[in-house]
Amino acid sequence: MPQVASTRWCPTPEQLMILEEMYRGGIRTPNASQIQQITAHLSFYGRIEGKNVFYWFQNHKARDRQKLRRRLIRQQQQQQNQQQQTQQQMEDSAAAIRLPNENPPQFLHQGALEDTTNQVNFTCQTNIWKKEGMEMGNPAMAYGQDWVVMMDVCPTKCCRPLKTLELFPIKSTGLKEEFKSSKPFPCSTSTN
Amino acid sequence: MPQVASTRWCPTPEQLMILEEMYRGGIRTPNASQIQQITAHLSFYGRIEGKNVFYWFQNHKARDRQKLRRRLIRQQQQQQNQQQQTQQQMEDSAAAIRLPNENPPQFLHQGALEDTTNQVNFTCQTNIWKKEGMEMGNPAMAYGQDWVVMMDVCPTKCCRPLKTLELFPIKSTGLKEEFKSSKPFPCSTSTN
DNA sequence: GCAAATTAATGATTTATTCAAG
DNA sequence: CTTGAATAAATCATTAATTTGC
Repeated sequence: MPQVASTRWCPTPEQLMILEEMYRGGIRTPNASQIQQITAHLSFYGRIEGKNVFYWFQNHKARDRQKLRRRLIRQQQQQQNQQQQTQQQMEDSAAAIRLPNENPPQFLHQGALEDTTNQVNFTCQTNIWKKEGMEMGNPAMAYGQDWVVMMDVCPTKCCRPLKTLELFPIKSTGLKEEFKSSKPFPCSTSTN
Repeated sequence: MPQVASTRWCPTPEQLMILEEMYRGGIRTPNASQIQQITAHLSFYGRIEGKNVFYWFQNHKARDRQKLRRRLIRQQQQQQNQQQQTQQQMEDSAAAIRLPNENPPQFLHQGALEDTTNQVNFTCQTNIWKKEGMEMGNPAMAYGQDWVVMMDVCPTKCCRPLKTLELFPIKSTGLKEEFKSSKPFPCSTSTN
């Protein structure tokens, strides 16, 4: 079967990996010469043209932003919800009878959430959420019960919730680590 | 409406970011105490339970593996294909100055010879039949077709010293990533 | 198990917006 | 104020992944 020339570029896994690595490395809108070089390199792994590289970065960047925006929106909605009925969602295990009259949660630290996407503010709310997908299929809650057990059995160590072990710099011991970016994106999007 | 509390955990952007960072950092199957810590930290940003953390890592790991597997499969298939046309691709990429596989059949005759202006023959033939009413008469053309021009013209000017620039460790050098100074398409189209 | 039907992902185009020069 | 370059947003279109009925 003579491979039916696909109408559109279909990146090989290596190409994809390299592109993603570059993206993580900070590349967002490569200029012409960069595109040329990237294309040259990637062509080693399969057919590719400059426009493919260009489009890939365009799309990837755009969809990254989109994802962020969605998250923000969802967050806002969530906070709304939470302000209204935080307790509702509280635990079910014990003391199920508690009147929901506590104060709203105070984890509204969203001020800290740097709104680096400050160009997001205008009218692009048109129909980003036209697709309300995200159902994600069946959760297959295999062993939802084990939680108690697990968290409970382990206590040899965790029963001591006391120390604020450094959590964020956490890393698994020796696994290969890729880039370390202190910020989501070392190069913020153009602040216009 | 009544803002029904979602039955399932819906991570906030911060939570997601932190989890992803941890995952990138190598965490795959946190143990109970790790989960506890992570949960404690993340609960700062919104409601979350230990099982959410657990499931998240489970799922993320699984989907990562799945993605890899698929890429590998596709890669194998593609490599088969490639072996048949490797040469072809090499040449293509080397030439690098090649019209994209456009098939610009008919309207070449139109200005083939007389067009001594610096106009480039845009072949905006994409889907003429789709939107007839629009401005097909005056294709204002974005740069969708400029690829040839761009890749062709630039080298004369923006070609940097041609050592084999190493491309893979590429990172956006500290410079703002936007390269606003050097425009992506710095070269005029007057190559004819 | 399987292929048709459906859905999600993403490559490719087109349209709208921004910003700087003139 | 207009125009053109550059880019972001929106959209179209095709491929892949999943679901579904057999």
